[in-house]
Parts: sequence; structure tokens; C-alpha cells
Amino acid sequence: MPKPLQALELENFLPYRLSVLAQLVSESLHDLYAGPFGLTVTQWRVMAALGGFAPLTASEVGARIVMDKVAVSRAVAGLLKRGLIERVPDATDRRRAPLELSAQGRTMHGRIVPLALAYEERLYEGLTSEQRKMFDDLADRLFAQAKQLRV
Amino acid sequence: MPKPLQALELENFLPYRLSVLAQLVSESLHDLYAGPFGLTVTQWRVMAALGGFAPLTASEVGARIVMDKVAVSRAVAGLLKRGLIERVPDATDRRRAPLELSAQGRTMHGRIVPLALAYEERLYEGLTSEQRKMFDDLADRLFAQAKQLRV
DNA sequence: CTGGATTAGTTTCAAATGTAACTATCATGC
DNA sequence: GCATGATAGTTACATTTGAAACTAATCCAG
Repeated sequence: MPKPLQALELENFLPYRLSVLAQLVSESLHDLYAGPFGLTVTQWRVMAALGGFAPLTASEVGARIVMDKVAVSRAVAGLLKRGLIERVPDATDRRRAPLELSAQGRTMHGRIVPLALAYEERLYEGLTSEQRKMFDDLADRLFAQAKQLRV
Repeated sequence: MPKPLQALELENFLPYRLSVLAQLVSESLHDLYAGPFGLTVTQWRVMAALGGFAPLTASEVGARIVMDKVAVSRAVAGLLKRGLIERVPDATDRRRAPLELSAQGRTMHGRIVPLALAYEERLYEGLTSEQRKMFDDLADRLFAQAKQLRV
């Protein structure tokens, strides 16, 4: 009796597994800064990008955190209103609006970073340092391959 | 001069990396069945779950594909309207509404599965089979750990 | 039995998101 | 130097999504 040539078990299907894992991790992390600091995922990512590489324009932020410019624009609007980031006028090109963390934003950033790193550390806890490197490396390759396959 | 004790580089931050990788893969896969078959991600996952384990109630589907019942309910409504799935009345408990693929749904499922598996295969292409197993195993551990950490 | 608590699933309303159109500024070719 | 097109960012509208309220059916304690 001919068995089906191909079967798809969601549980073992890589794209599905990646999706579920990423979602679970993302939600856990979200709990760290959503409640206490009132940030959305995108807002936090914008702050993280600026924390490391300010000043950046909205476009540069978008490229860095892989978000379209509308999403970035909205996150930036929210952060500006709360005074967590500031615009630095660019005299040579007034279309550009470079951004950086405000003093208040730096303080918040400084509080969240240790929480985020601690969460990452706990997540990695079951893995040896070789295994961590291995996972990172393999994830990199998958990412490169996925980009390659993107039509 | 005291350097900051902790720094967070988004590019090397595991939750962020997982999120970006999963999103890229998910979008690529989405292209395979959204255009040609007009399915949303959730709809496809519902069909995939039913393809392997029907009959399942909406709740059971939700547990399997890690989706809340509202999302499942909406996906199911869309699939029912298109005649891709059917309800099997449950005489012993009329609250429950077990679902299964219709003939038409099975046909579509049978067309999508090979496409999905082929994509997965191409994604894995740069990895040896040991590396695949390794990645899967490490991802499993991370997932278990993430569940553990979930408050 | 029967009234309150549970469970399955749907609907509703508000918030988040994506696409496309829009404004403002700058770069370029003639 | 000025029309055309490109770029940065915002706004508007339609769709999707999420949280909570709701309906219907079942379970269970007394």
C-alpha cells in the first residue's frame, strides 16, 4: 500500500519551529519592558539601535532593525512625545532627521539592557559555550540562505 | 575610564536574531501559498494541522499550532466559507465542532506540502545532516528553556 | 434535578499594521 | 536656474489583530 510520498509534520518543520520559538522568546522579552517601561517592541528596538549607534536617521534605524519606515516613524513619534529620544537637526540636508537618545532615554536604556542581557543569559543557560557558538553560526547560515532564496 | 559594564548589540542578541530569521523565513514561505492558494499563515497552519491529525476541534488545532482561539476561529471561518474544511458534528458534546479537510482541502493540502518541504530543503541546503540535527536539537533546548522562563 | 461554574467558540470594539498617497527637501540634466 | 525625478519622513485609509464580552452547551456540587 503506497504511503504518501511526502508528509509534513508541523512540529518538525523548520519554518514553523523557528516561528514558534521566536514568538515565545519575543513575548517573554516583551514582558520585561512593556509593562515596566511602556514600550512596544519596535520602540524598544529603535532605542536599542540608538543606544549603540546614535545619531541615526529614521531610515538608518529601519535598515538596522529590519523595519519599514512607517513602523519606524510611528515608533519614533511615540518616543519623541515621551521625551525618550531627540532630533538633531541636520543643517546640510533638512529632509534628514537624525535621532539620538535623550538623557531620560539613556537612563531607561541603561535599565533595560541588563534585563535583556540577563534574559538572554538565562535562555542560553542550558547550552555550553561551544553550543551557543554553534547555534549562532548555524542560524547565521540559515539566515544567509533564506536571504538567498528570497525571490 | 570605565566602559559601560554591559552593552547590547542587537545584531548579536539572540531574541532579536531569532525574530529576524523567523520573520524572513515565514515571509518567504508565505509567498508560496498566499498568492497561488490565497491562504493566510494561520489558515495554512490550520490546514497543515488537520492534514496530519484530523479530526481536531478548533481548540485542539489552536494548541497544536500555538494560536489563540480567536485567531483559529477566524481562520476556520474563512476555510469553511471556501469549502476547504468541514465540521463533523459531535453528538456527545454539541459545543465541540471537530474539523477535517474537505476533498478540495485535501487536494490543496497535497499541492502545498511538497512546495513547503522543497523550501525547507533548500533552506537546509548549506548545512550537513549532522548540522541540521544539531540545530534542531539546540533549538529544542532553547524552546524548552524559554518555556521554563515564561512567567 | 438545578443553579453556578467551566468550556467551546463567536462577536465586538479598540489598537496595531500595511499599502499607498502625500509633503517637503534635495539632486540632476538641460 | 529651473523643471524632473529621487529621497526622507508623515498621514490616511483599509485590513488585521488582540482583549474582553458574549452565547451556547456541558459539568458538577449539593
